[in-house]
Amino acid sequence: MSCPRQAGASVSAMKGIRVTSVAIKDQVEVAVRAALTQVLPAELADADPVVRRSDHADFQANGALAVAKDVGRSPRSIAQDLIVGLPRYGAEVSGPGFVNLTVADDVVWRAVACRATDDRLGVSSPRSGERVVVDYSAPNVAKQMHVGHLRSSVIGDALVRVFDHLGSDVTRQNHIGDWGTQFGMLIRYLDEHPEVDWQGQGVETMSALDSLYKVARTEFEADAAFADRSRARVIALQAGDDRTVATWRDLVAESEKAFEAVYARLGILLDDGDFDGESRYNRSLPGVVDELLAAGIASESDGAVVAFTDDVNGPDGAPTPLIIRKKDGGYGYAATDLATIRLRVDEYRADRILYVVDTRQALHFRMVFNVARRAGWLPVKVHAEHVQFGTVLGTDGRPFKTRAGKTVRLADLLDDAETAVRGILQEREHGFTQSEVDSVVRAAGVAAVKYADLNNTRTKDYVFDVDQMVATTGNTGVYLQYAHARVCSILRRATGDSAVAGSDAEIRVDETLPLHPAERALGLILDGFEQALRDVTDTLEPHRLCGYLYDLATAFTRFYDACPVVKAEGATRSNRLALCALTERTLAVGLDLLGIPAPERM
RNA sequence: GCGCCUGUAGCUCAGUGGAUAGAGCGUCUGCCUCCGGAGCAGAAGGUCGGGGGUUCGAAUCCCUUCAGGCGCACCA
Repeated sequence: MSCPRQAGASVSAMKGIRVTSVAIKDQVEVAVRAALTQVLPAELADADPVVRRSDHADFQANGALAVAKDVGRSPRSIAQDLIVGLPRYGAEVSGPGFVNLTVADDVVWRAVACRATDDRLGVSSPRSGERVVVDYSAPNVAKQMHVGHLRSSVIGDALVRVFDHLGSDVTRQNHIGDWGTQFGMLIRYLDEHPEVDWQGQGVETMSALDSLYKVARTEFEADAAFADRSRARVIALQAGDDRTVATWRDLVAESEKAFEAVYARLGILLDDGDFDGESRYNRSLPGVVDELLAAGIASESDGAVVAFTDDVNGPDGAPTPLIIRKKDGGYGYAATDLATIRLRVDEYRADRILYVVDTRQALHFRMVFNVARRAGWLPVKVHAEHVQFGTVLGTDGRPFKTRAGKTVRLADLLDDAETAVRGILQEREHGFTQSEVDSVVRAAGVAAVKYADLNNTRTKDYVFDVDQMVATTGNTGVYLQYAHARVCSILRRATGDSAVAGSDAEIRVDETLPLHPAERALGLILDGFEQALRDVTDTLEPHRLCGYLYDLATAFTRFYDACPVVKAEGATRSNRLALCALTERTLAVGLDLLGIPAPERM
């Protein structure tokens, strides 16, 4: 058996990057491109063959239609000539000049065999050599993670995983809010109320801190003297006063512990090595201001240091400034955002910086990137992108809040999803022990919440509807987990193994066997895995991968409905087992790249 | 006022120049001697917000208009 990747078949992909590919679609594209050069005059020979999946055949090539005008011939006659050069693809002209292409059965089987026996399922590393910094999650010290942190954490993590899988060198950065005037207030309050016991209470620590914050805030607003004492504490903190800094460190450490617990539960990769708090940039902020002033990019206005950007105006028609230093001398977050860009470009050597942040900050990032470009901190070859996402809404269509109008904690969201999953599980027959039930509930709860978030166009708002997201039918994370568990069940039955993952069940594919239509459909979808991952990095839309996995799961259910596996015999059986094994791994890897676990039983 | 995002089946949403616009939920009809029915096969349901334009071809690109959401000086 010869696999295209081992054989080194090379096709040119987008933007002139050379890649090797197992993908049937790439092979077809190479063939059509070659046929086109035979048909077209030399100056048009590199025309795009426009190869797409088709409802009328395995693929269709629309290139003849696209170039007809330039060649001065009818698209049909070009297509007629084109099919002469494509004898292996059962090429037929259809309609105004479409060329329908059918792949030979052995080509599909070979692709299945190559992927099933490859550690990476035939997925190449087209992004190797690229350095990507992803800024996401960004909770605030002394406050609990809430629904507002969900999308950034979940989307950012999925992007990190997919970029990494395609070969990018990814740096995760969790830009936590660990600095600012609110800490003076909080520290002062703790000073004055030594009786308050908040540390070392596990999950309760954060809720204790959260309410402390609110009490302190109330006092800050009501009591001018306390406000003054708090401001003194801010100055002490900035000056590095030992006792103040010690309390601040405690606050940060306890908060980070709590964040990590949430990440562990949600299956987010972020850990203690990824914290990149605002405090880290504190010392470089005066330099940011000085350089911008010296360069004439920033100027003083109403006592603040600001920079203006063309085309950004307020309601009164006056230009809107980016506020870099406030008139009280404090720094706005524009200053830290600018400082992070310098670090990420100069030290991390980023080629691409992704900010996974709420869509409401679009204007802010537009101005920050603009200023950074003008200051020379963000070279043109470095791409900085605001990966914006919409708001999580409640079932009333308003931004998601509790009935009392308070923000919803992330932990409560997961609890709700788990409760709903548990309810569904109770209604079904299953032979699970209590601890198995618990583990299924945890996996499915995470899948429900994360998949619901990832599975729609990123920039749109979406409604957080627990009943819909834990549904076991339709395009949900739970359904995909079930489909995966189902494949595992078939593999267990066939091989007699109790476990599926890591089993070395031999993959044997007889490429001479005829393909059942359901096998063909499944094989071709399996072949598109890498393309789905590329779609994610090209569009920064993880829902492309969700859609792919759902298509894969439905193709698989059709396949096993039509094609007996365990009961089949001989080569038919082993070929079908190879399809099952490849489907199992593709679903598991795909879900993992979304940050969703894939249990073998559920 | 300006800017950004969104408008596709009853509902929730895919579809960033190709043939008859697709899924799921819900509704209706079949299929359990069959590897887990959390399934499969089929039916019904659409002026792709409206109007112009570009193109051999537009849900997709451009212009315009309507509707909704969000943002536009010191909170991050």
